[in-house]
Amino acid sequence: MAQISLTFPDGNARDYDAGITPADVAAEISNSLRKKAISATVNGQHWDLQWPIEADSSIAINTMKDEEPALELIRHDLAHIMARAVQEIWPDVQVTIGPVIKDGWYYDFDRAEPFVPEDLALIEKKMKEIINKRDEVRTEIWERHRAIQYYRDRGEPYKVELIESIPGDEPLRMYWHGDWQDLCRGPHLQHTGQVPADAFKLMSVAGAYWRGDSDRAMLQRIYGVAFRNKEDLRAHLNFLEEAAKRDHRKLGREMNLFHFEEVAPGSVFWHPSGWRVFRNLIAYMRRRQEAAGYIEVNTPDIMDRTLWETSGHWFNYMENMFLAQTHDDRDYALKPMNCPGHMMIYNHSLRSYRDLPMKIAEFGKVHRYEPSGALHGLLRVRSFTQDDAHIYCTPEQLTDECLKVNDLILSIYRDFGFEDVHVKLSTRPDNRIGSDESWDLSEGALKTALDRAGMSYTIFEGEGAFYGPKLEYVLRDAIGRDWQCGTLQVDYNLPERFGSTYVDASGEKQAPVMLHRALFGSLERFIGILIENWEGKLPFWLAPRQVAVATIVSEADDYAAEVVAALKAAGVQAEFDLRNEKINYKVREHSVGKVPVILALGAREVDDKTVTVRRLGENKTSVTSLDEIVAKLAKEATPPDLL
RNA sequence: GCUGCUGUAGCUCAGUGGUAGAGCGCACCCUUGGUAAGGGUGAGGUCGGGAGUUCAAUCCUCCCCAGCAGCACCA
Repeated sequence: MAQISLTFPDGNARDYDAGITPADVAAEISNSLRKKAISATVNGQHWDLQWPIEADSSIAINTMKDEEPALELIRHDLAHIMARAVQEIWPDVQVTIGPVIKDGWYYDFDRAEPFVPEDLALIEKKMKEIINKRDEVRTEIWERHRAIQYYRDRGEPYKVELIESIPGDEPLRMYWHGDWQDLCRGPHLQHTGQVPADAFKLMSVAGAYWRGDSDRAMLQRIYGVAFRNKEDLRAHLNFLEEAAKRDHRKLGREMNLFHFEEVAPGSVFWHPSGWRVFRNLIAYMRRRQEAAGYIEVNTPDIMDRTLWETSGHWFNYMENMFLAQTHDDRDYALKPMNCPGHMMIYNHSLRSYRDLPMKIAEFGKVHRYEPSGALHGLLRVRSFTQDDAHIYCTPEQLTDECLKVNDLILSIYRDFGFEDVHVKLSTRPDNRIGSDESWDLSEGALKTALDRAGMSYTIFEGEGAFYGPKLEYVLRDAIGRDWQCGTLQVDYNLPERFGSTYVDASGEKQAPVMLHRALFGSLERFIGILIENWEGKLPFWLAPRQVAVATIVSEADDYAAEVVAALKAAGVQAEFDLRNEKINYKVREHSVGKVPVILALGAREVDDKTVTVRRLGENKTSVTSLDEIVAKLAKEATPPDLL
């Protein structure tokens, strides 16, 4: 028998018969390792203990201490165990696929009856029984026709389709958890008892399309989460609770920022406090853009069909557009994007190369008819305000301008406390306009700019806008969630469609290149993200209500007016609370409202011309003079770009 | 848009085939109280909209609208 050499993590190598399995290797090392082993890593590849090794390799035996393989196996085996449990309870259910995802797994089933939440407990119980049985996991390689026949006989058409769609002719791997069989790449654990029975939980059931295709059947998906031990599971459930506490829809109500109405689904009614945050953001961005050489304009919300035909939206974006009816016979549309309006401004004058780059900005409100199921608080709405700008430049200036936008975005995110930013580059989609050459140039410019800025990025093939490729800036919030905000897109097409030109140094007309960019993206969404990131406790300079001056006794009313006036004169949002309520009550109410500073005034403060300061989230107070606190809060109220 | 669930007072939610309840909030009264809910009284509801079944519908059925979770889509 041929010999092969296996090299262990410590560098030692040993010879074995070819075809030896990691299970045998582990058993030879020690009996306890044989029992503890969950899988192997062979030449960097995750390897089932049952799979033979035929050539010289590096090998490491994995146990539950090895986090990555352990979680992968636990979750993957649970997917199979759940599918088995479901079929044991309801034999008529058809199984489809069940992959591992972040924090857990899901499995998609086809069943006439919908699963109800109470079913989850039933399934969980059955799963625990299967785990306790410590059923052996085994694997075989089958010829494809045998596998197809097997699933045909069992009445599992989804599996048949799955196998038929696997390219090539290579045989397929089958796995058994006890008697229950599934088509699977593996690897898996040794037996079901290796899955920690107390570290998983079925979370929810929801619809999902077969193969992610909205034209195909709707299946029922059951989600589960799983970890190596129950402490990790508990930590994860705590994280979910923490995230729910930050829900901007709940905080928006508690802080009285905005609301929605049935008559305008997906459109925000901003209350005074919410609108103040909105105004703070616009004021900030306006200063930053003016400093960066942008000029601000404003363009119409409703424009004629012919404009949208020229821009391509009428044919490429119709599904998402609101049309406006009038008594005349013209077709109008509400703008879903600001670019065509800016084209009209650019084209209104003859432009010189000396005017370029020309940066036209607008806080434009756009309307998009989003699918009803997509709407989600402020994060996904049907009308929203973009901090939009279009940069017209020469092809030579393109990369430099991309870099400048990149720098500006990162600098602005830092001002809002977002340091962890990564970039997605989306390339040409199937549904697109423009030549392949112009797409080559656009995609190249974005890549070059990213490389020169030293940014790491992920490429998403075919996900660009119909007129050009795009960069999307994704920032990570305080509890590790990712949010997409800013975007930067290169566009050779719109200038061409609108016949835009500039006169070059030799008097010839040339076509400019255009950049679309938005840094907050949508003001609405950005505010939603800020609320969730800060759990409503916005930085002082952004907070809509900055100081509540609360009296303890009515003798302090006049002094409270004086304090509020002094704060307002210093540019601080102060309000008084003279109500006939106890200070406990006032503190509670303003804390729930996320007011960052409460100044309490009683007889002592009136006499001494002081205030007692209580900061949101702290339960200790401090006494300072009125002058001192006014100066201090005035400084805190200053936006970061003005410090 | 698709699957499932939900819609009762401003908010959070009970409840019933015979036209409704709690807590909070709101108004008024008492209370002037030192850092997360002081006490009392009272006013609020076409029970999401429309049709049907029924002697009778907030409750049962159907259609629509909106919201929630996931999918699909996306800033």
